[in-house]
Amino acid sequence: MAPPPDAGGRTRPVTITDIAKLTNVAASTVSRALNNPGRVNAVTRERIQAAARALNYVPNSQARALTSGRTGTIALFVSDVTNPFYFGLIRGTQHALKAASYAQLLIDTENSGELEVEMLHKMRRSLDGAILAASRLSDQALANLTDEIPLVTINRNVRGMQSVVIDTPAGIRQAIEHLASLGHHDIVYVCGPANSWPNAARWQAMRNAASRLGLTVGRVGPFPPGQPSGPAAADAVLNTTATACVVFNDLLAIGMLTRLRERGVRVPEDLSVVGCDDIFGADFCNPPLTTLTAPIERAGLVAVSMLLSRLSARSATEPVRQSVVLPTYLTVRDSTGPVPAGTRLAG
Amino acid sequence: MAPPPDAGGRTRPVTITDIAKLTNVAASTVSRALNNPGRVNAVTRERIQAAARALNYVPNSQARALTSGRTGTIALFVSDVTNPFYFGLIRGTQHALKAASYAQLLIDTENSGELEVEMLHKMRRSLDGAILAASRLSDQALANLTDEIPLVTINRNVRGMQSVVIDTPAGIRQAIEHLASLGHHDIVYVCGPANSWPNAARWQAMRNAASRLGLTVGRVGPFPPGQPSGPAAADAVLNTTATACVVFNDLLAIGMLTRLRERGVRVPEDLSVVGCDDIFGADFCNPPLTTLTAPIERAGLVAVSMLLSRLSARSATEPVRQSVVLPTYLTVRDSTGPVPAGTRLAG
DNA sequence: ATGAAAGCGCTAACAA
DNA sequence: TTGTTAGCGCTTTCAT
Repeated sequence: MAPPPDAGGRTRPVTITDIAKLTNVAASTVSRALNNPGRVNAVTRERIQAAARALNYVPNSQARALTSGRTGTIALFVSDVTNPFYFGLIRGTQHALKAASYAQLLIDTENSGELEVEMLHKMRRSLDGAILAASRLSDQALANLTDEIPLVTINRNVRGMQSVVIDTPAGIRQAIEHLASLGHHDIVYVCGPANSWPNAARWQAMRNAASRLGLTVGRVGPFPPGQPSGPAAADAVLNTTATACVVFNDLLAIGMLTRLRERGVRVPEDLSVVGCDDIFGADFCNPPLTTLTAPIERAGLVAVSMLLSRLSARSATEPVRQSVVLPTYLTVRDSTGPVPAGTRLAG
Repeated sequence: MAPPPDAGGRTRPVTITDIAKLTNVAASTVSRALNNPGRVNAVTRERIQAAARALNYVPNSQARALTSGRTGTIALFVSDVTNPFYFGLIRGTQHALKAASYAQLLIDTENSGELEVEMLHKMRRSLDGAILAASRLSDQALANLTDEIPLVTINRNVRGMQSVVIDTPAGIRQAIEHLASLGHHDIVYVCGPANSWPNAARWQAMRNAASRLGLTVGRVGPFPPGQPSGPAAADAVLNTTATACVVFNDLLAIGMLTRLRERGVRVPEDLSVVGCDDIFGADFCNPPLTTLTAPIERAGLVAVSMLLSRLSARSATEPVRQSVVLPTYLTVRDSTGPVPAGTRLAG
C-alpha cells in the first residue's frame, strides 16, 4: 500500500509548501485538502492529494501540534510496566489507538504518586489525553489534574471523572459463593497495597458476601502485589485457621503457590486459593489458578474510546459517557476444592 | 486562537516570553539560560532560572522540536506487545530513557514488516531515534531506514548498524551439552517463525554443537511463537524419535507442556524440554522450565545507551559502539532429566 | 554577554 | 472556494 520511502540519500522532507508549489495553490488550501477535504473543490482536492501521494508527503506532527494544540498522542500511565496485569491493558489501548491513528506513549510511574503528577504535568502539552491505570493519587489531586488534561482512569472511581472500572466486587461474591458451596466457612483475604482502591473494594465485597452467607472472614497483609511477597503471604495464611483464601491478585497468589508446595501444603486438598485478574500464567501455574477473570483488554479499548469521544466532543457541554463498569466472572481451575474433611493442620 | 485570559479555570501555559518579560531580558537569553547555561552571565542566569521555577515553566516540546529537530522521544518497536519476552525489554529501555529525560513511544508492529516500515517512515520526524526489537525487515530495508532515522536493532545483526544481540547460540551449546550429559543423543529443535533472525541462529548453533558431539538432530516447525502453537509443536515432537527438544522460545515451550501432560507424556521422564529466554512464567509453570536465561532488560539498557551516545556524537564520524553481544546462560530447572531407560513410546 | 530578527511547518482567522 | 496573513513557542544566526 504505502510505497517504500525514497531509498536515496537524505533529502529535505516534503512540506505542504512543496505540494502547494507543485499544484499552484496556496499552502492553506493544501492543508484543507488534506485535513478538511469537504471544504475544497473536488477537482483541486484530487490534484492535491495526488501530489501529496506522489511526493510521499508525511505531515510534521510537531508543527501541527504547535498551532492546533492536538498532538495525536495519548499516554498510558501504569504503576509498573513489568506487572503482567497491564499487558492486556497495553494491548487493548494500543489497538484502539492505532485504529484511530493515535500514538501511544507508555509511562511507568513506578508506584509513585509524585512521579505520576510530575510526568502528567510535564507532558500535558505533548499529549491529547491520558489514561491512568492504578493511579496512586488522591481524589483531589486527580480532580485538579483534570483541568490540565483530559483524563480517563481505570479501576478508580472519582466523581466527575471519566472512568472504567472492573467490577471485581461482583466477582468476589461469586468466588465466596463458590467457596461456600465447597463447604468452606473460614476464609481469609490476602491484602494488596494499602493505598490501592481495588484492594479496599475487594475486601469490602468479601465482608459483605461473607456476612450474608454467615461465614467467618479475616485478612492478612497488606503485601506488595508481586510474586516475591508470596512466601510471606503464604506463611501468614497458614498462621490462620482458614481453609481457603482469596488473594488480591494472581501475581501474589502464584508466589504463594510455590511457598505452599515447599511447606508441604497441598492445594486445593489442604487449602483452596482464589486469585484475581486472570493474568498471563494463571492458566499454567501449578496448580492452575481459580481466579476472577477481568476483561482487562476490553477495559483498555473502552477507556480509549471514552477518551477519544470526549476529545471530539463539539463543546465542553456535550454529554460524554462518564463511567463504565465492566463485569467479571469466576474461572474455576484446580486451586479450589472441597473443604478438608478434618481440621487443616494449622501453624 | 488568541490566548483568552483565564477562561474556565484553564490557564495559558507559561512561555519563555513570560519569563523574558518578568526578568527584563530577551526571549533568546531565556532560551540560552535554560539550555546553554554556560553562555549566559551567572547572575542573569540565576535570575532567569529562578523566574522559570517560580512560574512553574514547562518547555513546549513541540515548539522546541520544530526548530531544533530534536523531539526528546524515542520509539521502541516490538513485534507483539503481548509477548512476555518484551516485558523486560520495555522495562530496560523505559528506565534508561527516563534517566536521560527521554520519553518512550511504544509501537506494536504486529509481526508485519510492512507496518514496521510504514510506522517508522511516518514517525521519523517525531522521533530522535528508534530501537527495533525483532525486526521483520530485510537487511537492505533496514540499511535504507538508517538514513532516515537513527536506529539500534536488538537480536539482529546488520553490517553498519548499531545492534545489541543476545548470544543465544552460546547458550544453545550449553543446552546441548547439558542434554548430552544426561544421555540424550537424539534431539529435535522446535522452530519459531521462518523469518526470525534468532530462529535461524539457534538452529545453526544447534546443528554445530550436535555435530561436534556426534548427536542426531532434527527439526520440526516452523510454528508461530506463542502458547497457542504449543499443542501442534508437542504433537510434532512426539512424532519423532527424539528424547529431548530445544524450543525456539519459552512461550511455545509452555504451550507444549500442557499438551504433553494431556497426552500422558511425562516431562522430563519421557521427554526433556529446553526453552529459550527465561520469560515471566518459566519458573512457575509445570514443571518449571529449563531454559536459556537472556539478559533482556540489560539489552534494553544497552540499546538505549548506544542510541543516545550516537545522538550526542559531535560529528557523524565520531566513533560509536557498533555492536554489543550479551551473554546467555543455561538455567536448569525441572523440565530436563536423564534419557529414558528404554525407548520412548513414539507416536 | 545579550538582543533583534528570522524562521521551523502548519493551521486558522479573515478577506476576496 | 481559495488566497493572504498571522502567528504557535522556540532556537539560532547575526549583530551589537
